[in-house]
Amino acid sequence: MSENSTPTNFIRQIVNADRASGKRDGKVHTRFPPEPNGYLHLGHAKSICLNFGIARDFAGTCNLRFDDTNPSREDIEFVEAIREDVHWLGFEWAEQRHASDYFEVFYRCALKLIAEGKAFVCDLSADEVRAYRGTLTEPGRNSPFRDRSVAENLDLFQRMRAGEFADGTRTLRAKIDMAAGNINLRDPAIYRIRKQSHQNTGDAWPIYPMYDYAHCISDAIEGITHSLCTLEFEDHRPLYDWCLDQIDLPAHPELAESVVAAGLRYAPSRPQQIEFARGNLDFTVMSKRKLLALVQDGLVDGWDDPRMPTLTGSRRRGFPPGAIRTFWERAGVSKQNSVIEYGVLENCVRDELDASAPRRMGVVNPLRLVLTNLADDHAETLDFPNHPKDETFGRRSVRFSSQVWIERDDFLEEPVKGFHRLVPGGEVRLRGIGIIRCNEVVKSETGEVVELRCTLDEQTRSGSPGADRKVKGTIHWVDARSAIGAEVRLYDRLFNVADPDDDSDGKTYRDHLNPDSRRVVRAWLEADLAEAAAESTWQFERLGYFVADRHDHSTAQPVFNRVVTLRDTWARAAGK
RNA sequence: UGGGGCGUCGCCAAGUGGUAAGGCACCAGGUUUUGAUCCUGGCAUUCGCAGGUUCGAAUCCUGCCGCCCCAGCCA
Repeated sequence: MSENSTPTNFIRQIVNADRASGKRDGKVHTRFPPEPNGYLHLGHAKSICLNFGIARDFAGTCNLRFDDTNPSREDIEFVEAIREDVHWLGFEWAEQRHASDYFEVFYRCALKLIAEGKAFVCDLSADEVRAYRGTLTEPGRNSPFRDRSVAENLDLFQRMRAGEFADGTRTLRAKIDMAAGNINLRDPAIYRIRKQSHQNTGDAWPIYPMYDYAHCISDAIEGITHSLCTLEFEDHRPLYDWCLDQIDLPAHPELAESVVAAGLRYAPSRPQQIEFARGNLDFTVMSKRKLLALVQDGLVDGWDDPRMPTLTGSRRRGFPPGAIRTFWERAGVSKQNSVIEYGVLENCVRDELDASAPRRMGVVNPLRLVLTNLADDHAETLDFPNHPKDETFGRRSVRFSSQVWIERDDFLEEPVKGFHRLVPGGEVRLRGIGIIRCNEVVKSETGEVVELRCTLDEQTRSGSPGADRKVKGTIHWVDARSAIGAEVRLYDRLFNVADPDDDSDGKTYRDHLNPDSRRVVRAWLEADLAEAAAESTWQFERLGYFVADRHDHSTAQPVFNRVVTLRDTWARAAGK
């Protein structure tokens, strides 16, 4: 991390070179093109950060484009969710577009291809097309309809558009090369008949364009200069280029009249597709199919379950959007398939929250502790800083009395080596109070420790000269008389194996769900936390970062989610 | 004898013929009223393997090996 924290990667190098050479007038326009058929997840965030980040850093713009060319699997409900997620991540698009805004352009371009003998209407069924396509090692055969006349193709295609034919009976195919080693070039379908109403265009179209055909034209229409996508589209690039070269949108303004008429800015480009590796995280599944199954089968509590890798889940979990941006910046961009350690994400979250979260104390697994040398009714109000390193966070009043709750884990009747906390007869510092000694361990009839009776060494009270007396440990606490009860959800990773997608041993991701990924407990917290704003994040000292649940938290019923624990070298050393 | 990619430290990732950046993790110290944070130091004689070219190679050439993607009228 030198002075220059701006990341460098092969895509930025290409963009830099293009600007230096004056290619496309040095302009940089990117786009994030989600299909509105599901919720955005951490993997999408990589693409969002990349596309918006490059536009921002090279004085360009980035569009949000909904790739809605398949009405049978898309839904308007996802559009708003995607918009919200992108905004939450911290990005603002120059323009919002839909591929469906360009349906008329796609149609005219198809007519042009047909007129030039570069596309034909094929009557083969899906099964027949598959049979004619050949295999990975054998070339395909020409469709018997490949040599139809231009006039016949034009007539047929116009009738397809008019809705004269049934679903699946015909397709419009690009005429390229059935013997190509690249299967995408074996006369790929560019239009199919699908009499289904579309979320934006209603029943205006009985035919819909295929991705390869629509995506490149959409990019050109929007003046996109660098079209960034993932590795699996690498062998689609020849088709991307083929379509663009045959159509040559910039030279044929008449093809885009509908876009101009609709009042959309139109400055066509000849974009360049560049592929990068998608981002994977260990201990998580990222495929839409599996995420959907987790939700539908009730394995999690919805798309925004705090354990889900969706952006809405990350948000509810309390991950700051800036941490997700930092995470993808640290991960980098390359063409190597890779899996990033989940810990990297957690550390980005910790880094950001350490600086931004005010401190409070809370006890999640309470044990009563009585200070026997204070009067029963002893009560005082102390003044604590809200942040140990940043006084702009201000200070707060903290109530203290002769009875407090401490963490059960901070007491061990039979101490183990290296344990710095409270033990019978031992001393420990009560954070912000002073040093206490444990004189008596009260147990229930079943032998459970129910109360600790201690004495506070008044000489060591915070602020007094004796306060600097050294003692091995410091523990947090909450005043038992003024604490509020709250529901605290302790989240942990959803899967307990690094690669839940690996089913080579016969087990599936479902067999690797972490049974302890969500533990709900009753906790005692400093009273003012009841007033915490929804989504506000706090550090509960020595425990971790917690966020007031976006939906369930209220003053009357406080609910906090654990975002992530603090780094805990003791737990690690103790083998927890 | 199908096509397209990729192989640099545990995980990411720079490097584009001149003698292996950086981050995360990890280890060792220091500070600390959070076993947190913070600070300091350590951490690839070596770049999938084998040859070759060169004064000099992770970078060029040849041959192997390994991994990923592609046969939707999905995106």
